[in-house]
Amino acid sequence: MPNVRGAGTEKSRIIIYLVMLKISKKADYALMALQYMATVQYGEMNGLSTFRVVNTKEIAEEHHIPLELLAKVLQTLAKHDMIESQNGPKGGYILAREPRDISIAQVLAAIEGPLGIADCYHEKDDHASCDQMEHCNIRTPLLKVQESIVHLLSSMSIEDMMEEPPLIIVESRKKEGVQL
Amino acid sequence: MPNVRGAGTEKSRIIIYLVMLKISKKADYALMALQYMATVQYGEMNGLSTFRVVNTKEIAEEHHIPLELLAKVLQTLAKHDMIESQNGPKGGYILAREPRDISIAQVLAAIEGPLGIADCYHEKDDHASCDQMEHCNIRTPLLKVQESIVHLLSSMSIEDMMEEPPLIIVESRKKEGVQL
DNA sequence: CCCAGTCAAGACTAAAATGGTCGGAGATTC
DNA sequence: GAATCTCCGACCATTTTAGTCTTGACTGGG
Repeated sequence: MPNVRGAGTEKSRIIIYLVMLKISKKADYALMALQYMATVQYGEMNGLSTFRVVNTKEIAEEHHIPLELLAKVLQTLAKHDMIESQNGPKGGYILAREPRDISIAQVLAAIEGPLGIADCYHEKDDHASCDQMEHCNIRTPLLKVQESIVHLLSSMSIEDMMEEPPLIIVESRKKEGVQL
Repeated sequence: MPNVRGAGTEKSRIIIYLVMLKISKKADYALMALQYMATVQYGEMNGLSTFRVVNTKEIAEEHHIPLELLAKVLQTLAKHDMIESQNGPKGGYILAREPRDISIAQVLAAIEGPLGIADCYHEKDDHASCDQMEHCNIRTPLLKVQESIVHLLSSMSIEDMMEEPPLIIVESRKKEGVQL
């Protein structure tokens, strides 16, 4: 982390309490749902697999999230072949693959769509659309950032979210803050 | 990166052309402006410093961005002591510190505000507001992600954006895409 | 002094993204 | 085969973002 010593001494030492990456509710819900499905379908109790189909309602109630919205999220996930739907009574969803084979990056991409770090990135051929191209020297380093983030998110899977979290860490971090 | 082999063979091998981190236009403009100011004020030509005050209009025209919006962005940066304003004719802005002492994280924080990765994060005491707290096992691993991203953005500065970019890389990356 | 050029600050509008809702269509079980 | 439970896809409302406009204050030069 860079040693920040600005002109102002006290004013420029900005401390912020958690910053930046904004994840949409939908993506958030998607990850919650997948994590829940994973623990149910790949966990075990007393040596017995706890596998069963889970439906939208169950997940929604368990996590206190709006049923219909979650439904839409799950639909999207199904369309992207991350989960498989099963219709009718006793129906619901099951994971389409093992938790370790579903990366967080994939989930976010499925929900949020292929968004570039800046708008002019995800258009394949439409270079002309970005009339700042010539002067935007920013792009390359930001690309580096994006690359790192994508790599990070790609290397983390639903499996990594299955362990019980030590909630205390969240709390202490909160108070601690992050120095930029 | 995880080896993704889904149930479907061809369909589930999603290739996306750059994903995820969404930066707002304003933040984008801020970085452009700072990068431009840095090259002007800390660059040199034939051994001579090219230092001079630059104004909003110049930056806006150079990068083809709306003048008024950029003005507002620069005001914000000034308010956060990243640049210093100079009023009157021949006025404009100068960087308040060296480019290496302005991290990308700081810039984003100044523009976007202290946004947490999920909404329930940036409220210090209002725990009750997130009624999903008990079940949101997602949090901890996402926090890890966020931490890494913040660290990454904190370790990169305006100075890192000053070199001329090999644009060809951007192009090839575009076609290549990123495998999740 | 007066004027042109600059930043500062706010209200305002338009468009897009997001969050959330509704009434079906299709399966499964009894 | 009908009731019921599920997914599905179009729809609306709210919020956020991008961008515009107006007014005012400050500075330096003619």
